[in-house]
Amino acid sequence: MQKQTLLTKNQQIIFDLIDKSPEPMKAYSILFNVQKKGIKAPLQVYRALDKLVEIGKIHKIESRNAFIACHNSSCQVAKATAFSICEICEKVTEISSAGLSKYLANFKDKDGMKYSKYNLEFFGLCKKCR
Amino acid sequence: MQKQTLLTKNQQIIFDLIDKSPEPMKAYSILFNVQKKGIKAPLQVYRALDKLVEIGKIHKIESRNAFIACHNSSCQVAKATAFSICEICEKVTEISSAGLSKYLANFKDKDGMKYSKYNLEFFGLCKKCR
DNA sequence: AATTTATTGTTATAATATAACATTATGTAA
DNA sequence: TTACATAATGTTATATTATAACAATAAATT
Repeated sequence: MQKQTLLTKNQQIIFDLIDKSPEPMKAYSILFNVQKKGIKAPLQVYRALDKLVEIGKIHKIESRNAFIACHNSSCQVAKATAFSICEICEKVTEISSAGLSKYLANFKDKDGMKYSKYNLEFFGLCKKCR
Repeated sequence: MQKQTLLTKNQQIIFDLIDKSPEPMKAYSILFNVQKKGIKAPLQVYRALDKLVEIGKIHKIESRNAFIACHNSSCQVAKATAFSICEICEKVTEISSAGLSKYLANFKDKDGMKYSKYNLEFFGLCKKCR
């Protein structure tokens, strides 16, 4: 079996929903929204989410237990993600900054260790909420 | 009432436990460990954890739903945290790098927005696991 | 066609976290 | 020092997030 490029039915349904959403979606909210399409159980949602995260089509916002579609072609490979999160309206924006990703990918810890995989969440107030 | 500097009984019990632990601790593992000291309910644990996070004595490792004691005096104010996480043994190390924190505190997104609050988690293999 | 691998469906349950309410302790101010 | 306000605690119940285990189906590989 060659590496999956097309999404399966459940993955496609769930990706479409997340991709259309203006805000991060939580697993059980996703479940509620896809029940009419025949996806009835939490596990069906979590399995699709796991796969979509793995192939880089969506990202998990760890501090919110929620998922957003990737809008940055380079993360498909990198698993190196950065977001800004508004602490009032909870708006989440994926940050695509060559400078930032370069800095973080080249960062060395005290042992001289580098990390190609990371997740960064910035917190503050968005334009509207300031 | 002046700003709390000393920990309350429950906070102290739970902080001591986390501080002694060589690895991040999860809430229900904490609960199990402090039941002999009279802390019987999840909520008692979560309340102490919330407060300890708020005052910067511990940090939550978001990707693991676990808590570690702070070993970096500057985060008490900053809420600007960075960790490395070993994907095999799950060892977590808090990163204290003046360069990194300066870079992130000065980072500006596309709207020119700066963030004093952030959480960064690096993933890779620790020395032992490589 | 046989084999392997990925995906799906389903039920049950585990793990993580908060709501709501009553009580007790502690700090502040009249 | 009594009243008031605020913070912390105790308790029961419940909400939310996530996975285990097993059976069945579908798709790619040989």
